[in-house]
Amino acid sequence: MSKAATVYDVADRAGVSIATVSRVLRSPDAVRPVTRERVLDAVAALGYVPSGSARGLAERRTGVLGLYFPGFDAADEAPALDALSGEESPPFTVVQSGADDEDHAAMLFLDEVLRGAELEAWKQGFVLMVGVGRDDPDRATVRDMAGRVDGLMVLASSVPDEVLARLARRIPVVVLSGPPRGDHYDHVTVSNAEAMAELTRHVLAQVEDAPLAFLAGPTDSPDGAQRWEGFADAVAGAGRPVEEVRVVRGDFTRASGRRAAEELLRSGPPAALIAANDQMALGALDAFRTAGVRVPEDVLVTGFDGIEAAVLSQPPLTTIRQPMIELGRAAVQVLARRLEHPEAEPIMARLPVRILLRESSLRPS
Amino acid sequence: MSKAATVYDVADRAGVSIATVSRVLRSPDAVRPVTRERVLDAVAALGYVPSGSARGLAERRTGVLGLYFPGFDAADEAPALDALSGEESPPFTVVQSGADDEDHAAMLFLDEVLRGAELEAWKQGFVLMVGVGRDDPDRATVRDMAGRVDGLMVLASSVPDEVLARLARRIPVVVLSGPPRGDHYDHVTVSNAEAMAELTRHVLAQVEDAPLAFLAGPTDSPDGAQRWEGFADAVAGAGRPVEEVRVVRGDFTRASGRRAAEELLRSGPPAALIAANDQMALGALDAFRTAGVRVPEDVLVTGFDGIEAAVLSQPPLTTIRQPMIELGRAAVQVLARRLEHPEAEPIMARLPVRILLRESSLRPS
DNA sequence: GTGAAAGCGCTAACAT
DNA sequence: ATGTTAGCGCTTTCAC
Repeated sequence: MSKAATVYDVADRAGVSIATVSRVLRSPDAVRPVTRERVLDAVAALGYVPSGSARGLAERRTGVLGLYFPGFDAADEAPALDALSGEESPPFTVVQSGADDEDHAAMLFLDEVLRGAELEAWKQGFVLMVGVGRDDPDRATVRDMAGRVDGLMVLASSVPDEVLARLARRIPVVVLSGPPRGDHYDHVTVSNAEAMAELTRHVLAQVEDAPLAFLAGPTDSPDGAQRWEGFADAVAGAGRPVEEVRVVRGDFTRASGRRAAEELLRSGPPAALIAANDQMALGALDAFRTAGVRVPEDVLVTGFDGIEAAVLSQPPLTTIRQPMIELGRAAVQVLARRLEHPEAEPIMARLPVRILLRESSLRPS
Repeated sequence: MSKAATVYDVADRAGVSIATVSRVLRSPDAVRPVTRERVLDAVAALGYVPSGSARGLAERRTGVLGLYFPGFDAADEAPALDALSGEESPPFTVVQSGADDEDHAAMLFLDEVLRGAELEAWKQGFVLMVGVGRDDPDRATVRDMAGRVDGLMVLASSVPDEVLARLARRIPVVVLSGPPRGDHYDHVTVSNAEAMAELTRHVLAQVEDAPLAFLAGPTDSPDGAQRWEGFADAVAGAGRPVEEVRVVRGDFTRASGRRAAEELLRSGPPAALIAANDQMALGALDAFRTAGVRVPEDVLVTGFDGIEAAVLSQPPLTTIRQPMIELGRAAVQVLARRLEHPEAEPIMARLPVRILLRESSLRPS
């Protein structure tokens, strides 16, 4: 790290001009083989690595795509670790079978999207810049990123409209997931409402006219709203008045689902309970089990998200799974396309989801 | 995206010099409130976002940390997806319970390290740049990254020594995982050998003098070598000649573990089989089950890595789990420290691992 | 408190 | 085929 060699150093050492050095690196064929060799030797000898900043400035593009998240769910739980504190810690600890720190970090929404994005970015010859912006009232992080990348992918609802609009004046922005966001940005999302409608129809076909309940999410969640809409559409489409559906509300947590289900039970169980997410559905499953209400014999239950715990529950939970890896990939594709055609119409990609029919929604015949 | 405003545009509009604009953004207090407001108004009106390239060039630092991996294991399996192909695809597909595309993407080594790194980078005020370099003979990707970041984290064995040395001349490099790599770079790794030794002692205590077998990895794997060493140390330490251990070799795959175990069985099962990774251990479990050899009654089996499948196997597999999230975090910490003290001694952090004792290595008493 | 001007390291015309 | 030179957009002395 003596002092980072520059084009000038290389040029000097090779006895050529800086333009030639640049050429050797960018279009090697435009330079005579002997010269080229001399330059490459100098490059190697000096350990020259071009400055991305300088290159980016001159070229007016960076080759970097940004992916911005509102924040890690798991972040706050992380232990305060200090790897540099010294040698005092033992090289290992022994954990007995069954201890609960055997747990594996669950693959979060974010991890999967990131993986998809990284994969596709690699294919398209971009590098990915990842930013997380918790506790960031003035959105400094995302603005900072916006200055460094050729295009930005932003997870829906992580950035207020005004900020988004501002960033979009500098670089292409694609919004990931969530409901449409005006039609100024490219948007990659999933068919949540449609899938919820289909799932609802699947349930309706089994319960016919028996009473229905919906376990809703917080009122301010756009996702929750979309899911309700899909549900309501299907109900109305089946010729049933939406008003007669019993709606209980939770906050997407398992505990809230349990409470909501208990409330439901006080006036007798419905024939089916459609929940706005898996966590709440699992909570409801808990409550039903405690109350001696059988699923799926007495009541059908469905969730939404396709989290891992939903496969392992008793009974396994029917749910809808978003294609998160594909979401990340698609976002990069959209961005790459936009960079090539800046003036094209806004793109609106809608990815199919998978409805996973499992025991919790299949009434035994 | 009309044309990305610059400092000049802002300065013009606010009726000040570009120096003042810069000041407002960097040290707001150094400028009179009225002036500051005028500038901020202009910034807002123009949607000005500073260019990271220009800033990085002038400042000689980028605020970005790089994380480089050799490649995604899962990458090649990914379907060729084209999100832009149009509306033809249905909004959802229905999957019956038990179909095997219910599967969840497993959390890979990489995903966890990435998560830890991202978390810590955020804490330290850095943004993370992620690069993957499959099929990259001339290591263009990593060099490219090196030019854009203030410091680089490189997964062991993903980059040849010469390239590493070259990058290290430009920016601080920290090597992640794997065996020590000379003492020129900072290095964050885990106590694999020690943990393997301890695990071996745990097994030895149960089998006493009965015959032992080791299921080794490919000869060229540094990780495999470290694990063998830890094992051999413990065996020698127990006063048993290492030569009498039966060594069979696999390539870290489940199938190779199965074959190796079958080979072992031809000359009678050992009292314990220590495998160099989980996959092979699981393969061995398969083979033993097929042959009617009971685990742990007849033979004890252990793995290494702590992959998820190891908890779910029958019986659950004793293994050693690396703290991957912490690895990522520690790497960032080391890098941050290095950036502050460029001349400090190389740092060598060794993270503790967790030995997960499960049924496969616990002889019923 | 503010402005003028000199870089930061590179690319890309334009000359030769 | 190679060199000269003018930016790219920003930060930072150094004057005023």
